[in-house]
Amino acid sequence: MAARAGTRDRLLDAADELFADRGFAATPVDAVLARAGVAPATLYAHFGGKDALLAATLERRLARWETTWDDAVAAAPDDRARLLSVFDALAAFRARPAASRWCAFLGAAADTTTAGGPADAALAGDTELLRTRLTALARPLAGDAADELAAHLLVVVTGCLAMRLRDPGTDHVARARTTAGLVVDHWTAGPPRPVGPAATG
Amino acid sequence: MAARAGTRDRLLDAADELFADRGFAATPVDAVLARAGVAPATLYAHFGGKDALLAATLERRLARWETTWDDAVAAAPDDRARLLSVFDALAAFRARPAASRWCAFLGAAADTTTAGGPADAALAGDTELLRTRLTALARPLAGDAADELAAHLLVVVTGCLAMRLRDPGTDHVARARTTAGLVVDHWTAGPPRPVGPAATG
DNA sequence: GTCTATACCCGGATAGAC
DNA sequence: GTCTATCCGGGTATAGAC
Repeated sequence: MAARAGTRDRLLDAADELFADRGFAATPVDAVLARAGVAPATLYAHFGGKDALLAATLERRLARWETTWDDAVAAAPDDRARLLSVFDALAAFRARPAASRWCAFLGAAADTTTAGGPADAALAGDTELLRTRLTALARPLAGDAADELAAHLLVVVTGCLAMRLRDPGTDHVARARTTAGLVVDHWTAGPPRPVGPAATG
Repeated sequence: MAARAGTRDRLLDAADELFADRGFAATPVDAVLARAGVAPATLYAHFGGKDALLAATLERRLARWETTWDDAVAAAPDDRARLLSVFDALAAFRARPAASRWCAFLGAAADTTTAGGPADAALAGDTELLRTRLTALARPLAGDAADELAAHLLVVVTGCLAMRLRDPGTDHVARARTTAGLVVDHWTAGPPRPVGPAATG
């Protein structure tokens, strides 16, 4: 919205793109500085350090992800489509310029060393958002089983994200959406029940 | 099998456990040396460096994972259970002493910086094993659609693994298995078809 | 083959001027 | 608020003796 991006925003942009693309640990601060065209001391004046910079980028990213998902929900015609619109949001979010290699939140948590760090908190926020909202959207379809349906969908969504590590080239959203549709229909059709035998005697 | 573990094996064990638990980048070579009770030069004499050590651990881990899966398949009573036995194998593999934080192959690829490194190769091997075997096991159930069914199951399996980052405490195998069962039954019941409307106009 | 000791580099963070 | 120059720790890898 500002006429031109300030120093802080340039740092945030640079860090967000590099961390999401190459990973947090693999990205030296120098690379962020070079991309932002900023001196080292300036970074440490605005943010406390590399960790705090990561926290700031993830916080902003989570807010943008939520907005993207908002739009997808609003565009969906019915309850079922609204619940599955998370995949539309996924596709839209990935189409943005600052696309991450797979998932910025999972990625940050994966290469963070210290438990309880900013990456863990950000991933917890992302997970909370997914769980809460999927549950709310599942309510009209599954009633009391909404949280269970949401939990199952979360596995599929997470799988869709992590598949990008296995197959960077191909798109997995459509496939994941098909599976998610099966899950939704199963929980919508009747009361939740186990599927088939528990397997392996 | 040896009367007592040699130096090389101790290094391999230590590296495997630490890399899988804390991640590759977050684990200093010193930590591996300390755990193995070995001097730095010895490590570089046996393996070329840290990268090669990672490659060796992942190679061994992949072989062990394959064996674990073999056993699970052998224990399954019918075609459907054999296809879903990958989840039994997952649970069994995770119950081992040297359990990884989430998935050693995905994790190594996630925090690797250079493309085409040993981590990428190992993850490619893991993915190939999963895809090939799931396809083969799906053949009796889905026929020509076996590869498509396997692709869908791979998303669920990968999601089950990545969920450990979101919820380190809880166990997601049972839930993922339920979803996988839905997918299998869908492809087994009839010819593959899209589920529900494509959504969002 | 394995050890001790050390070289070397890279990365995060800071001092102090403007 | 931003810059230049620099410090300092830690991490990978090696030299050379045993």
